[in-house]
Amino acid sequence: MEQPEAVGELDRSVSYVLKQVHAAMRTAMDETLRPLDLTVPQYACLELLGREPGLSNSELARRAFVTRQSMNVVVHRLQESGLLTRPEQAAHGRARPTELTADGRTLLRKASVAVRAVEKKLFSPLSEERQRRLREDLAAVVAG
Amino acid sequence: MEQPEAVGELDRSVSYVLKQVHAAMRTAMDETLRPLDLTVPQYACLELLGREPGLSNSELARRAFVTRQSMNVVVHRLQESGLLTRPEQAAHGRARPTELTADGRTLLRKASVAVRAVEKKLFSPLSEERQRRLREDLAAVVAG
DNA sequence: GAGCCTATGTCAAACTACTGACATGGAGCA
DNA sequence: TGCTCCATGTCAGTAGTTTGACATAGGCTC
Repeated sequence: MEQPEAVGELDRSVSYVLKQVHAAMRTAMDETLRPLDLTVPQYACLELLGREPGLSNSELARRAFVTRQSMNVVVHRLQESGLLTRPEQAAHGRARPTELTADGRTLLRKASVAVRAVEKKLFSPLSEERQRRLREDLAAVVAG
Repeated sequence: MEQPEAVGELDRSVSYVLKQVHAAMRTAMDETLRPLDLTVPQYACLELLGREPGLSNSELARRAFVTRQSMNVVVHRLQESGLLTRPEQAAHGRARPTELTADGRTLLRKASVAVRAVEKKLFSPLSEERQRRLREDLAAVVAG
């Protein structure tokens, strides 16, 4: 059981290696964000709002790859913590544009720096050029 | 809200694109395996045992990137379905080597073909050469 | 305007996965 | 032998996520 990989050719499967990297990233981000009292979905929500203020709950959910129901919980908790605000009533349709508070922006800045560091460390085995290539290749898959 | 990506430079983050691909893969695999009455973790378990029979529950958990407790549930359900077997008592330590039954191997073959097709389709925007490169790059990240 | 469709927000229930905890079996060492 | 340490298996409790369902708001066509 202590042999490296035996005959299994799991390393030949892109999916498996991708899942492996994803798991490593998730774990690293979890540990980094815990001191800031943030979960990964919460951070994702803040990051999205930082980049594009006024997103609705459903839109946030789509971009964070979770259901609106899940994102709804995240948003409510962040709102209770005073990190973001939503108007009581929607101006136009039902969608209520969400925005960061000053506290939210401050925390996001800290979290963003920490996450960027994690990302940098995780992908450090790859040169800048290969990282760019990796990003492009993955983007091509998404586009397809 | 219908503009492509606005000023957000999310596409510049490897993590985000990686998560995006991972989500797409997960969804596609889910849909593909549902007709076979398999969840992704269940399939992962079968695939691992197909490649390396006799793995213990804890070992399966590690390789599928879940806790032993979670894998325990998966294994028990697959055992109830008659897809795999575990000895009642461990021969040596506490670890009980798990193996596929004939039914398990049959189902795995079907599932494996289906999953491979999904994978092939998902990564089809990339040439064979770029897929190999992508695999190598991701593997390098894992090794680090 | 009436009717239909879509999107959003929200509630409830089910499921999944995790954390924490404990007992057991074996290896290593004094 | 006796002790410690580690890994495995398992039970219980908790948290997060999803599925399913429903009401509402607006766009669309007729």
